[in-house]
Amino acid sequence: MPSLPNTLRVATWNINSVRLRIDLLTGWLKDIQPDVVCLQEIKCIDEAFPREEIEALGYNIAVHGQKSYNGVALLSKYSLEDVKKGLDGDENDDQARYIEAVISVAGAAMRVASIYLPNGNPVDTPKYGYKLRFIDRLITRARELLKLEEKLILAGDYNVIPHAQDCYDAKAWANDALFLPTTRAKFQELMGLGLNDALRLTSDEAGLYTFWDYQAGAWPKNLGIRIDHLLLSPEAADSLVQVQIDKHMRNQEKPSDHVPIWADVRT
DNA sequence: ATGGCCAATATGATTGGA
Repeated sequence: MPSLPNTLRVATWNINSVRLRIDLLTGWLKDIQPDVVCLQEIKCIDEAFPREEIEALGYNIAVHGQKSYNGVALLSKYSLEDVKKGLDGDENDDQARYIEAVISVAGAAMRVASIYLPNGNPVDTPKYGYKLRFIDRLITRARELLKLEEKLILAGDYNVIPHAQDCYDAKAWANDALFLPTTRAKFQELMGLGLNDALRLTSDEAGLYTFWDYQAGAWPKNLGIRIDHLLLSPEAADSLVQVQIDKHMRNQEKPSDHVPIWADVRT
């Protein structure tokens, strides 16, 4: 079920080790046929990224890798231009959590970023401050990009539960870095620049999740949260066709704890 | 008894995830 002509299918997926799940990834690529894929938590350096298997399916690749942890990548059926790795604003930040590129399609272009926002737990450690500052740096970048008035998709694992309806039990998450009022306020500040949550442009349903913990039987009990988001500029939002969450991917053998979510956007 | 997992690492215990 590929996208229609003159549309781009843009997906994001926290794959939780691209090497371990390369067969799961290629099978999904063949099935869904996304034009652009934003990967997070690839957990390998650039040289260890399984390029050949993905290039064989017709994708160009841009990687911002890191040993063991983090790491983001962009896959695209079209050429990747103006690749930018990392966010400005903290020269001491050595974590690979951001990669951005322009997707060049005949007669059109779309800018896409793959983002792995810090988790931030425990909240009484420097990790939470790092998360909040990372969102500030993303806000700065988003403000610059929105000025261009282009089709823009900031996609990734935001580690933010935007609203109570995006989680199975708001009380259970009340004191967590993913759901604290301070976290959500900063996420809303980002959205307030003029970004649109693609899923919420198409549905106001509660219980639409993208992550289920490996622990405590979270998946069989459907105790999930929605933390993977596609944020669209007004130009991209105006061209949105549909959004899908590939929930079936959580049922695969050796799944990631996140599932892919994608949007079709007219070029 | 209120838990239960998983990935990477010069690996068999630790760190990080959410």
